[in-house]
Amino acid sequence: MDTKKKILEVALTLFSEKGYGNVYVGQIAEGVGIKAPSLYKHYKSKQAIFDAILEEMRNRYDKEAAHLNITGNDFFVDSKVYNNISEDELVKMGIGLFSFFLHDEYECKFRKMLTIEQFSDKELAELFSRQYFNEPIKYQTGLLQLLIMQGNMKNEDANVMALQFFAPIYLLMTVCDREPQREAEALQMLEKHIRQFSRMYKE
Amino acid sequence: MDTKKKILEVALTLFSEKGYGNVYVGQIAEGVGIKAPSLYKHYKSKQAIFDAILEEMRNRYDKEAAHLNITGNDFFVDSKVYNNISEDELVKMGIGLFSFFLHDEYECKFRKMLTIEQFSDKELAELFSRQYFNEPIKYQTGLLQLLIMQGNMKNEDANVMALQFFAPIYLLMTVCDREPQREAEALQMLEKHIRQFSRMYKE
DNA sequence: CCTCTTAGCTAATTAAAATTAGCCTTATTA
DNA sequence: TAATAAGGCTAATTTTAATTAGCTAAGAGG
Repeated sequence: MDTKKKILEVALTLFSEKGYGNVYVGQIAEGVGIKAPSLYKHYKSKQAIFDAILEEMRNRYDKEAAHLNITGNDFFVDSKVYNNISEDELVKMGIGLFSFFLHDEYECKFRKMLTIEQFSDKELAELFSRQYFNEPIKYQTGLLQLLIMQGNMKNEDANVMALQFFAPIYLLMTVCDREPQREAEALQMLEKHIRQFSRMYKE
Repeated sequence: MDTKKKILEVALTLFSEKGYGNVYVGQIAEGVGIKAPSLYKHYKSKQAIFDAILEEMRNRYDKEAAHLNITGNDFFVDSKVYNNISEDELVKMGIGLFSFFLHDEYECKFRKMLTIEQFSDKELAELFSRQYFNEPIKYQTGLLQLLIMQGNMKNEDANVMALQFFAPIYLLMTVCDREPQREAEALQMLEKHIRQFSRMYKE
């Protein structure tokens, strides 16, 4: 019973490291601790395993999007939190965001797999953009709009501010995805970025 | 003679769309207009084709890095250009940078292929980081330092400013790489970003 | 305790792709 | 002008990976 889940887990790990086309069912089986033919007791093909992973991604996304989370939309909950937020708090929040993106095991594998497969499937491309552009930008924009309305930030285009806040976080994350040893360096830059952002835009 | 080059060209195109593991030598041959076995008159294996592409990338990089170009280091040439640069000029430059990255055929395929293969090879990871992080940031940092020294920009950390200038360009580019129909939207945001950046940091 | 299902295995089988063999034409050149 | 090399082809061959067949042990439930 557990095997069925374990297969998805192992497969996602492998797909996120090498990409679908470079992973063999034998490797998945080995990771699970069974032989390749036994996989077929659980999924009817390699493609079906991939599809199940995607399906799981969509479910998870829908579930989490409904709740509060990084890409969520709870402007109102958060607005209280960020009302009169200090620079240090902003730093803590940015680093939290970054660290979650970078270290959450599922998030991380999911992102790497999408990175690899994004050009081969339109749906994956859209999923990627939604998760790492549309939603974060939408969310941050809402937040910044509130901060502006509350007089905490200069009255500039909140959408552009969101882009300027988020893009460096994203870029540093991609660096760490491919060169994990650069995390310390990235964190340093990240902190400087947020402090400078805060200083420049604070009213 | 020409065939040998054409093979690399076709292979790079295919690798950048599907990734090495999902491309078959027959497809490469078809693109070139010959049959698969004829490929072996030019390269001893599929892997050798991939390696030749990498080799070409390195050569090109070394050649271009020596000269002036996007990721180059000619602070001094450019400093004259940017001395007392207007906001409009900055916009034109940013959009030029973005458009080059996005539309230059070789640049574009190269980037997509690296995007797909970056996690499977340390060398590729480093190449990617160098090309799309280290070098642009280093270059922009130098430029901004000059602008600061010349009193055109506020005296903030130039390295962070470079990150804040470049990261949105990069992020928007990745969006267009996977969803080319969003280019107009991206260009709009890009222009707003640069104008706002310019306004915030200008002395 | 019998039987049926589940989930594993080994040993095929199939399918697909990479690569090799070996032939043919053209073009160069000694 | 004969020899040779380059570069193409078709027809194998090899390799590799996915999938199927069919056996078996374990355990659930009547």
